[in-house]
Amino acid sequence: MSSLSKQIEEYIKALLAQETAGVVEIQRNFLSEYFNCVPSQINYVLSTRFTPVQGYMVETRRGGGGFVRIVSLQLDEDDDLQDALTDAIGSQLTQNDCEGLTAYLYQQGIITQREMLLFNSMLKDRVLTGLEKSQRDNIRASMMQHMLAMLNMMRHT
Amino acid sequence: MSSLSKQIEEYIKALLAQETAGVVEIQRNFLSEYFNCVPSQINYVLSTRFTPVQGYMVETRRGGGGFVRIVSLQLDEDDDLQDALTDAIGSQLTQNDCEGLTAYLYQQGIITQREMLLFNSMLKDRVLTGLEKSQRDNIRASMMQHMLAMLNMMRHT
DNA sequence: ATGTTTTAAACCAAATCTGACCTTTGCATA
DNA sequence: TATGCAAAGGTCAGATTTGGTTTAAAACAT
Repeated sequence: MSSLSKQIEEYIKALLAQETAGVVEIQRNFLSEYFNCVPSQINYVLSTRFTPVQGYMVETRRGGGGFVRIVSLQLDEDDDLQDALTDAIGSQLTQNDCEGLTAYLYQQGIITQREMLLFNSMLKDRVLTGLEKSQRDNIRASMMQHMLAMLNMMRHT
Repeated sequence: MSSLSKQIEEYIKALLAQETAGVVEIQRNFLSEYFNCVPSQINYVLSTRFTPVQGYMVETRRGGGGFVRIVSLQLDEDDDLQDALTDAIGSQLTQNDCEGLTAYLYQQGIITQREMLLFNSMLKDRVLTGLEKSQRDNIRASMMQHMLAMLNMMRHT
């Protein structure tokens, strides 16, 4: 029994997959009517699943002709991963964001699917036992930052 | 005369046996109602009988559409991965021992060199910031156990 | 008798969903 | 031109729906 948020997420990602440019423009009210939910539900989905650390940017415009624009961010071959991602990661990384980040890295061809699954298996809340939430989010951020530094090094040598 | 925990264990294992994929998704509340017990009883069973060392992985999600997912790893006796999972890792793993373990896994062809380097970069003491030594060694052990469980699962699928 | 496993209960945390109220923008028209 | 209305979208707090953790007592085994 997939949740409404999950369905909306899938729907938007399907739209993005159709667009070669990696940009989708849509109306919030269209989505909320399509899924028969309150408009703020859409904001919830955008803010939990389409953040920079997960490889997305969201721009909006109010008023007549308003829209929600979702952009899938692309990483270049020669981009410095740390420059591109350290800010987005910050000093705290929740399990949810972390899984979004690994999915992004996989989708961008930076890590393999296997690596994504292995990282995810190590970084779950359930695995980081006996720690406060803020400690967990802290070391997740730290681990991903250092992992990216190592990836970067391997790319440039 | 068989204990409640035992019954719940058998029930879950029967569900798993029905699934060719070796994956079962179910709600904790469904189980606790079915067995007419408190919900935490389910957690007790999961944490005592469905651990990575015992050949299972458990994933959960809270909130609407939440679930408990139990994955059977189908371990074969007598292989290196299995040995590493059950013997080499205790409940504590120092940075040094951890690097020894990743080197061993690499030698045995279980992980790639790149994976070894990435894991090592994430699991250093200085990366696991703000924790007591025993906490660090603890979650390192937990992370490696879960990582190996995932490796094992991927091997069989 | 003692130690271990099991069970229950009270309390905690995370993810989702809703609704009331607010802000911005474009356009029509006084 | 000023201004008011309609048409977007935004924010936030609280309710709802799951699952998690801790602790103490009960049951069981040695």
